[in-house]
Amino acid sequence: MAAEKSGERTPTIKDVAKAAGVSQATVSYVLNNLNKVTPEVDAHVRRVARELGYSRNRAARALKTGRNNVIGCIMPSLLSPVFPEIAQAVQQRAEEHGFATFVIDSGLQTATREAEAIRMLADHGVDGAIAVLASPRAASDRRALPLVVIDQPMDGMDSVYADHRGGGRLLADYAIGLGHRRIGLLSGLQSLYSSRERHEGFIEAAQGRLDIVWDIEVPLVPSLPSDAFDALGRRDVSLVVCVNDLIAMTALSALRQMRIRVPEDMSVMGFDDMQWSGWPLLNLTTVRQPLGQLGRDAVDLLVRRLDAPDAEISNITLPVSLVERGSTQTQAKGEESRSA
Amino acid sequence: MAAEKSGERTPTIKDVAKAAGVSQATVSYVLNNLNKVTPEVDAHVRRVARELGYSRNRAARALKTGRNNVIGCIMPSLLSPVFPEIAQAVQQRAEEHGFATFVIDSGLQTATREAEAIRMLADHGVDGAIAVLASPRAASDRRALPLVVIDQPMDGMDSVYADHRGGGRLLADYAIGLGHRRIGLLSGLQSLYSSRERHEGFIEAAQGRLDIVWDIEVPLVPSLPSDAFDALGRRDVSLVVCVNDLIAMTALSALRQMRIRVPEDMSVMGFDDMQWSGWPLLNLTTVRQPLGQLGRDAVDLLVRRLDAPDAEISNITLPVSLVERGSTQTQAKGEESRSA
DNA sequence: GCGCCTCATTTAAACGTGTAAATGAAGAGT
DNA sequence: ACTCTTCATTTACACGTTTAAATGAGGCGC
Repeated sequence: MAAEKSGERTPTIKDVAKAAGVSQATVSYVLNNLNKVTPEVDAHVRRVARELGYSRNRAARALKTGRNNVIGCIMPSLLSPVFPEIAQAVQQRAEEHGFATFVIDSGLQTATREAEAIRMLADHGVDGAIAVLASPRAASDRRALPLVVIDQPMDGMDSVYADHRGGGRLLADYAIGLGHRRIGLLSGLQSLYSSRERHEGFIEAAQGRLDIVWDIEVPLVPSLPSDAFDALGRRDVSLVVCVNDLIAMTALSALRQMRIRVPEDMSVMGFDDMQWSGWPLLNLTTVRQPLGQLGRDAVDLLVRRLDAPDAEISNITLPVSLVERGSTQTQAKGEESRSA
Repeated sequence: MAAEKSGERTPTIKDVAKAAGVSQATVSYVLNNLNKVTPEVDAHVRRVARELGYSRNRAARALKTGRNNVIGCIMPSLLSPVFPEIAQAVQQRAEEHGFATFVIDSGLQTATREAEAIRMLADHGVDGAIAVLASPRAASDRRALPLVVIDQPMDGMDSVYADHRGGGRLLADYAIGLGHRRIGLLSGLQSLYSSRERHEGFIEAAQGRLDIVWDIEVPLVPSLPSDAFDALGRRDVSLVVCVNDLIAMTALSALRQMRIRVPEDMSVMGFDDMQWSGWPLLNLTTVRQPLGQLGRDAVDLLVRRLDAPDAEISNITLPVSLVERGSTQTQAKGEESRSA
């Protein structure tokens, strides 16, 4: 009757110790796999712990060890399909390392929002984080939260990113191979490293071999600005190169709206190879960057840094490849579109 | 020289207390806004804390209070566009309440994976969670992790969901209003409450007024099974009703592949109104469920439950509405498609 | 002028865990 | 038979916080 300390509380290590007739320390040793106890005692303790439904108190554990076994994953948006693909890979790999993953949507408003996300993660005791950042300076704010940056290099920090520049070159080479000459470019914000690199790689390889009729900077929002729309409507190019698949998608949308057929009237290329790009509705020729690999390598790097805070900084560059699909076709000589 | 206890550690409440010349308790009172100290001391302590760059240790706090100010958000997938929309709303609302959000991708393999996610969240000390669950029994596993379920009612649990059945009726009514008669149905897994309800609502309202020529169950994976593909190719219906926008998207893809024009040759309707459905490329007529509202209401419910664990259980049903877009058109009498 | 109440502040005891150091029993070597 | 080593187990303290209870300094009424 006297409901003492055993009132339907969740059991602590002390309860397990008492029930098993050993000390708290022994239970702790068993549960941390430190191989300090006799096999029989080990088995016994485990059994008792299971019977009581014991599970370690994360907070106490974190308090003592300074480790929470949680990592953060900061993404500029969950609404674009690209980032969830990375986030999913991060989560899976992290779980393999025994870490849970805390996904945060930093909301693509640069700088302060990102710094806030990092601070918030740090406050909540994550051990480290993986981030796709729009503003480099956000990272420097928080002291000593181990961070691995995805999609761009950053001084003093581990990073993993695709060979954006090489991808840009691939796009140009492929366009040339198909016989195109007059090209339209929908590039992303030049303040973003990845957009800039892709753009420069393309320009570099196109040099003297492709006419870039127009080159329009498109913001991150998923709708085409009117000047881009107008440019597409002029039909003065045979191929539109988009700096990412999301933009390519809006371009395809716009073209469809204007009843310009793809690829018969105009070819379209993207960059990323997000999962939907392969669907028949889009069927987009694009440069594939290994999104999953990006996430997995980032986790491996982060875990390594947690184990060895003073290890040398690594920057991993991953190769990209061209994926041929139905949104492009060859352009016979002399068949070039002209401006009206 | 003698690097004592002040070696470049992150400062604790003790450091702040010493620097401010007060006790730990006073600092704690100040930082928890308990109004127990004089304004001067209050200001002084805050200033010192800011100067030292002090931030509370989450683990210790959680250990003492049993609260972490973190909630979980379990989604079956981050790759489908619907769930990120909900997750984003959850996160924003949670932040307004002072909670951080821990998004977890439970990976749509039913049951065990979901139970694991819940257990994991509990282990990591979240205060509660919001979940879209495929398997109802996952919820009952974990004892006493406050849970708000989205998308379906569940006994003994707070929940928020759209009026799926009413939405199904809306679809039927609209189809009838457009003059369609011969209908194809792409329904979702009948094991899911939402799919089932939408399906039943549609059938109910279609009764005697629409001919359901075929009715095919499509799994969650984003590709159309071959029987569905074949059915579309038979062209024996004038309208295809899909149980969600993702399926509608695959249907649009398939139709395009078969050069069946939408809406001229066949109309298509969806359900959800995910963000992309409005884009010109899809331009999908659909039933809108208020995804953001779903998330926000769920958070409000969860916070209320945390404050008052014994409050009465609420089940909130949100209204849906039809959004007319370009994937549907009227069907003149006698113009019905026939089976070959 | 003395006791009493008020209220800002401090003292000190938890919270549940990890782990260094202490304990002590058993076996080996002389 | 006695000491020394080994090693499984326990004791006991620390982690950084919250918070109930103790402290003590003024201010007030008698």
